[in-house]
Amino acid sequence: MEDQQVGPLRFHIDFSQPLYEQILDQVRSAIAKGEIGLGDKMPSVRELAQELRVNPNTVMRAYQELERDGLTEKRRGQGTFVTSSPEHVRSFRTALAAKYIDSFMDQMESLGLTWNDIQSYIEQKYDAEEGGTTR
Amino acid sequence: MEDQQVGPLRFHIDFSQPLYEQILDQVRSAIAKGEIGLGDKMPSVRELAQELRVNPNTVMRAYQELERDGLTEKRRGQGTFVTSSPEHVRSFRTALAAKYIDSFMDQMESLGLTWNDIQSYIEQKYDAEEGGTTR
DNA sequence: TTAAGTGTATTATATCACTTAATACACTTA
DNA sequence: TAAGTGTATTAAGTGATATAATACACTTAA
Repeated sequence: MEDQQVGPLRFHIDFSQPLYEQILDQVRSAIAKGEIGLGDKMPSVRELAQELRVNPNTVMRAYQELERDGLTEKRRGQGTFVTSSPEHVRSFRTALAAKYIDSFMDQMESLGLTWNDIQSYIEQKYDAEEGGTTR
Repeated sequence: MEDQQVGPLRFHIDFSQPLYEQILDQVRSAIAKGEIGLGDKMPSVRELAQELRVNPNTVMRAYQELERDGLTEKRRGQGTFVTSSPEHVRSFRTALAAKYIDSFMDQMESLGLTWNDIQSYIEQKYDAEEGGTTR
């Protein structure tokens, strides 16, 4: 429903999915797209919780998953920081993309759709803007 | 975990997702792919529940959604039947595919991946068998 | 008419994921 | 020392999911 800006991070939180999952996805996206830079400080757990009007434990859960992903590093007493390693971001992005793509191809297969069917649909709907999904 | 055959229908039920959702998806798939024919009789609620060792209410929930989708028709006292209308199947398949594709493209966009990135991955992984996802 | 097999509805119960709340602790920096 | 970090714990509430037990209306075939 609402859009929120917290430092360099933008959030769209609703009730369609678990809150921690939305936070997780949207921070991942910001890191993957470079909207927040390598090594940058993230909002503190308490600050983000307050901004998003969500329980600190819910933010914690998202932050812990981000660290397991290798996308962030935590320093006790200092805060949470985006990883400084471009390789970590790249490899995570690749792995997640592969997971999404495989799962998507399974869905298509279950409907009996071929790769050509998919291409036709995409070309109609998205390729009006010369073949990129970004911008 | 287990594979089960109930008439013309195959099922793989586990605990990764809600049971009614798995039943729903797998029946949808069977109809979309023609594994069960137009107008064919579906297993009764009680029979399928017993075969899958699941509560009848759980099967009911899946069957009700199938009818809302226009994929099945119910006849009181007789049973549940696959729709006899190929158009119903086609239009449902198209609508669901569009939903899946749009959601997938959103995921890709959130990772900053372009359509070309996706194509490269697919060609590597799936196009060893001349461009189709089915067989 | 009867019995068996359909879908359907209701009520109760249980479990689990998710979320909030309140509180406390260890660590770092100014 | 004080303020700001991440972290851990315990308690509670809600909603989705699933089971269980019953009952009802309808259709078909014996």
